[in-house]
Amino acid sequence: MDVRTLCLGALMGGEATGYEIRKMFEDGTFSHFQIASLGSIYPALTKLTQDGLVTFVEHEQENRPDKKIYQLTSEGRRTFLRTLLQTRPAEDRYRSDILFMLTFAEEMPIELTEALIDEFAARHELMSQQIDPENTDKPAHQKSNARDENGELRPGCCFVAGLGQAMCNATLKFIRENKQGLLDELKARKANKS
Amino acid sequence: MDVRTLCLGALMGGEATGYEIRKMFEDGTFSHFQIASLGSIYPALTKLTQDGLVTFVEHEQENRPDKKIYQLTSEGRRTFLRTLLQTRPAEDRYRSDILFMLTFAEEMPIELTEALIDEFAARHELMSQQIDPENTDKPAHQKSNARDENGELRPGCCFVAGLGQAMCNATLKFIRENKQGLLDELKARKANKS
DNA sequence: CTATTATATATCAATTCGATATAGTCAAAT
DNA sequence: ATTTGACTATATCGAATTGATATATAATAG
Repeated sequence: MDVRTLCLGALMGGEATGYEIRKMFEDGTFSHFQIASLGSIYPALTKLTQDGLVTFVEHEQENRPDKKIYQLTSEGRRTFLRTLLQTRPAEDRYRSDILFMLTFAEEMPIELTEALIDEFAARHELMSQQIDPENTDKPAHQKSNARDENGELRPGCCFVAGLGQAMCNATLKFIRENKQGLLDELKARKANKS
Repeated sequence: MDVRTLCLGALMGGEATGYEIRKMFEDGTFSHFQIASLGSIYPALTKLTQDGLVTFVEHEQENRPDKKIYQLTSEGRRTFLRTLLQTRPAEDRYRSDILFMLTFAEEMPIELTEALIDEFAARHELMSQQIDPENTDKPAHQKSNARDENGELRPGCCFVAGLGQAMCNATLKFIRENKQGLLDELKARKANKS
């Protein structure tokens, strides 16, 4: 799925600026399973405008750069729905420098191994909070695609959020149960060698 | 982490061809948490050769294209270990078209929703098998970085593989427990609307 | 008998990332 | 008192990466 399609999907929940779309992928509804950078979102919105799939209204702001608030056209909405029906989803891909590095735990000082595991856990703890669509700690201004017009949580979003949280919890549980064992084994190996 | 570093890491487990390195990321040891395509691996190996971090021996083969078997130089080994100590790991990123699409479950036919969930489950089932470093179903020729010179499973790899499997299992469990509930709710909503 | 899969390298256009520029507000730490 | 860093907001661009394609052959499956 290219960034253009992702932008259309982001706008299915209502109007938004390019900056807000990025936030949906950075912190918001889509944060744990899709990514898109500003450097790809802005050109995508420009292209979509040219193709008539979105329109924007420029809002002048005092003492601030202008805001362009984008919105789907009916053509854009149709295109997105058609894409949903026709696209074969690409393979999932998970990319983690930390896990890659941990693979080489034997070659690093034990403190680094422990620090990497702790950071991995901390990131997942944070993610678990961000995922929760019912979490009210989040700043109120944040756009959420998780609710429909009536303010009800959309079932698809609920399911996906629940899945994300289950993955986070499994990760955290595994670390709680296996971190010390790994560190002990690494220590034993080091002692053996010398 | 750029592809050059990933290649150095892949070669820490011993010599390999570019094709074999890709397999480590596609099917093998690193498959569930890193990716690299051939289009990036070959140029990376060329660059690493120029920089003196790897060397290769060309093996002529009958009726087959020549093989270039790459190997770390001591300089390459040192560089990789230094990188391990110095690199701040980038944020993890998980990318899933299926989860993105499922977010819009309300907008699609229920059969598609179900098919997407089933495919998601099937992929994770497969992944779970691929991850297991003790799985002996795998073709014997496949390079595995998971074992050291003595044929013992390396603790870092074990930990990372276990974590991957825990994530897969959590995913599969969540689907078993929540798939029907989602489908039922979607059906109820559709009935309500019409 | 044909299609697909696997081994193996290589190239390249299109896409995407990541960093940077611009520009102003606001809060917090020095 | 002021500088540093974080947040809102758009835009651009070089560099990295993907994904597709080309080349060549063997083996396996349908």
